[in-house]
Amino acid sequence: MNIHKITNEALAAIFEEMADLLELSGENTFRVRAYRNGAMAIASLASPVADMIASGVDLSDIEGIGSTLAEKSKVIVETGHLPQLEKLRQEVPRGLRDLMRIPGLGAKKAMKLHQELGVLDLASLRDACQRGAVAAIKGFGEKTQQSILQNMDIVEKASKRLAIDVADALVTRLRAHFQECPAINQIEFAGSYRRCKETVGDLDILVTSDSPTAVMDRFAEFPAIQEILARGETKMSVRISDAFQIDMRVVEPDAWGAALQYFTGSKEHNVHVRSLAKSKGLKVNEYGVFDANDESRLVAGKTEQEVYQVLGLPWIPPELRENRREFASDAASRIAHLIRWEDIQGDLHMHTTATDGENTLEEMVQAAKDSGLQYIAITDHSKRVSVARGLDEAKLIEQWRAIDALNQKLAGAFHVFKGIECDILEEGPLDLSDDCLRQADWVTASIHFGQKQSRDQITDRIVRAIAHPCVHSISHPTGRLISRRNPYDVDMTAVVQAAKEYKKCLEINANPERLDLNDIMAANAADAGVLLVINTDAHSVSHFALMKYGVQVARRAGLSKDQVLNTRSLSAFREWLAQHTVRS
DNA sequence: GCCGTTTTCGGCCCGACTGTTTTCAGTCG
Repeated sequence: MNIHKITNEALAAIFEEMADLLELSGENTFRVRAYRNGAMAIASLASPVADMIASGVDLSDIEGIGSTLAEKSKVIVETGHLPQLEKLRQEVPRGLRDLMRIPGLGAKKAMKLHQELGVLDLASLRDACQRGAVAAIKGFGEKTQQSILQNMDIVEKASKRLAIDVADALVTRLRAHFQECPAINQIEFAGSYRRCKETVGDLDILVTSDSPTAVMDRFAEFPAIQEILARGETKMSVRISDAFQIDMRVVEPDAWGAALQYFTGSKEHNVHVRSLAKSKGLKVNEYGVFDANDESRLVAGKTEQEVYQVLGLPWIPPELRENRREFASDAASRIAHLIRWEDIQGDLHMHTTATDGENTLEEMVQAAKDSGLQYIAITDHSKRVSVARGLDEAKLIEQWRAIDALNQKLAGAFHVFKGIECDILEEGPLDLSDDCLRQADWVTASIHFGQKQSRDQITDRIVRAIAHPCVHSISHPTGRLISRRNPYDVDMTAVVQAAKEYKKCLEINANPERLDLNDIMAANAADAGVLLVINTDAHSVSHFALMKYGVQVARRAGLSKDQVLNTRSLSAFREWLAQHTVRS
């Protein structure tokens, strides 16, 4: 059997395209949804479908994948393409998919534009609008035509999602803006922001107020607003610079919990919640939980806790609401033990002015103490990373002497471990001698160069580093920079297996540009029994605050504090080091 | 196309808003 090394992302994209093309051709919406669900299910799998098929796993055991999609996946993996998709592509112009990305245009309207006007893509749609041809079609009008023309310009920018820290800054500005509005009783930011996704596509503001009009008037005064997209009795949508959308809903206090639950999502989580309610003779909407037989009877709605409770569920932290494992039988205990920011006791990856950091050793130590940590490891770059003025053996040992002296002064109240972020060279070996590495307290290894190498080469380099007796951990194991650089092509299953075998840690890098391992990979590693470590990779004293984003990833992965090394107390961490360090 | 402690057939989450309509379809989240 010939197995194509197709990635899960590519496979999911094929099913996503199938869904779009089926929807355009007017196919049953449930069938369309089944393809979208299938794409979602595959995108959130931990191991590559190609590998699963090769090892005989029955894909239809995966929720959302039935016999049909399992068979199609197999065909794609074995042949590299899908006949049904090729056929659909010939029937439906591919450019119509772009039309569906224009706000206000869906499959039905896109197909109508094609049938009535011969529109094939964005360019021919623009032409048709400028001729005034669109306004003349039944069901369309002057306003629709105008909005299409306006929104077309947004399509290119609209794919931009805000990084979580940028979204955080926007939320802070909005909170300050609404502070001036006495009409607001409660306010919360829901959606993917509340679920702590690594990027945020829009913001959802939820408010209770006796005067919705006053709240919306205040919202309309937010300086960054470029356009008010819609405004009704209880709902308002605006667009701010860079085509970013903010939605606001005003709800009754008695519906606060139900609304918060509803607008936090995810969509897939809510679909599950509602169908669960239905099976219990209840009906859930954003106004509350109701008796399905007597819809005037409100069963719950004031708090999220009671909404989940009447459905027989524990309160599910927003980070877990992705319809992955939050409904499983062990969910309650997983939720009870979910890691929290305050569980973090140490930070084992950071830089100083010795290489590319902005602050001195002493400044970093003071800031770490101020942020409540018990210990840190200083891990400057090794010599190969010359752009960051990486340290050679002599300079590193000089730094370690300084750390020894500093620890004397700290007198046990706080401890600085002598570490290094040792580069994994292009050819495979580590950048520093074993003699030198053996003198370190903590060695984390990472790739900076040769990121374009083949999957086998990259995987081999990382696995070799894991097997090296002096290495404790691998930092930013995929090398991705969110929205800027793809992860390198690495077989994460092999990396996880090696980490398990050699009892080494894998990092969740808390820098919001990196956040790797991501939630799915971290969950997979932890399931395999690999210990994770959450580090800020701080390059300045202000970066200790980034730890929160790393913890968010860990929470989305469903990790408990036991599964993260640096939740341990100083003495427990020392004990771990003693058991996992080779000195001779 | 998926799914199943009443089901292998017949369901599939639910409501707000807009633009185009005279009562609703399409889109969105």
